[in-house]
Amino acid sequence: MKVSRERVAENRERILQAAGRLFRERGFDPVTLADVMKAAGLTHGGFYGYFDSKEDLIAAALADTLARTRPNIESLSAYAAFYLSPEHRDDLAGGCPTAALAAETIRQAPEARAAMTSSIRTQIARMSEKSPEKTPAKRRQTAIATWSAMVGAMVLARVSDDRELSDEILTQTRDWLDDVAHAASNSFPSTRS
Amino acid sequence: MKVSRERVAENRERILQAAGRLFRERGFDPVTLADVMKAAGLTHGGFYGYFDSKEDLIAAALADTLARTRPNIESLSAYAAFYLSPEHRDDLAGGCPTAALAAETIRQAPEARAAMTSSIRTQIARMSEKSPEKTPAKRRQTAIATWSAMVGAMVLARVSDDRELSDEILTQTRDWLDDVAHAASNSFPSTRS
DNA sequence: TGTACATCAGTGAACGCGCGTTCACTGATGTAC
DNA sequence: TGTACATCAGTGAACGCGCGTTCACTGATGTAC
Repeated sequence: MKVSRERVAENRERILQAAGRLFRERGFDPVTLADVMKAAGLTHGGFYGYFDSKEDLIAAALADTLARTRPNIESLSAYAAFYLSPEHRDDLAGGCPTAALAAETIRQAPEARAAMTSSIRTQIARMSEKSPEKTPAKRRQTAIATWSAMVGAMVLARVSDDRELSDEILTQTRDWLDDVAHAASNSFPSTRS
Repeated sequence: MKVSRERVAENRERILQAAGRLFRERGFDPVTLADVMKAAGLTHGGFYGYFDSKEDLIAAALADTLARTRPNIESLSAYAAFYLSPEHRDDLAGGCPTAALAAETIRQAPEARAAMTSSIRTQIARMSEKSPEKTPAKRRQTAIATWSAMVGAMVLARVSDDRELSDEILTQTRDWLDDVAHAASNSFPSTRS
């Protein structure tokens, strides 16, 4: 049965969002097109009216999910506290697509990698703006290293099957980032760089 | 044809090492048992003489590869310089199994997650020993945060399809870790923690 | 030390399931008059 | 504004390939005497 034009646009959004959640939760390979279409309230046969292939969907859903994830960064410290929370760790499907999918995207098609690269660039720029450092170069460096530590800590905390270790990774990384930012503003001028 | 006992032990090692490399390079799902057995110089039918299932192989190969990867950590700074090199970034199959597989291991069987958790624990302990901080708690915190930053930076550098950005992530994270370690030893006593 | 035979590691064909993809069909939409 | 009809989004069955897994068979190993 044909469906109105608005409904088509709405269905496309539903497919992208369902795919975005399922991919983050289970990874690209184990999620089937039938899973995605069912989660979007459709049957699997209709898929090819929206996308050319599963590969095409992966790139589109990744770009969509990354674009939708626009963090509100008050300060690097506040952002890290939110990011490195147990709630975020436990919300794979709704959490940061970079922490959930960047590693798998390394082996995906060029379009998917391009979407991830573009998001990393944007994220570094966003975080640089909020860095307390004095020079643009230092702000950018802090943004890169802080983002690396946040993503790395989230991955390590999620894979750890021991709750205590997992919590420790989150809180210690968060506290360390705080301490380091604090120390930077109090230190003697460094002899390096 | 039957084969000598030494040959059996040798074949098991070959299968584990071939699997370890293939998994790091392509991820768990896309690697087939036939791929692994072929890389080990055998035919796929023989697989079940060595392992119960693909899931069993994943856990065994992960444990084997993690155990084999015993980094020689002279200092955290020297280790980070080696780890965050373009050579390591470009050597997926032979590089750090944590950077290559931790994110995917989140969705694997409990045995695989247990192997990864145990490796994280060992790695934190190893790095703590080399931390320049004065108290054990501070040394452990530095190890956790530094390891997070290293793993995160490697994942972000590998997924970036722009060579310049990828190199920048590596060098800036490395330099930042150096600066921070340096600043810590020069700073006024911090008012925090 | 040599011979006969039981064992069993490895082979390669086959099985069966699941998944990406295709397609004939349905019936609501939306356009032409 | 109403009617007739062409369009086309969605359905669900079917296809075909690939992969994990099984199995009958082979022939070298290694043990018993």
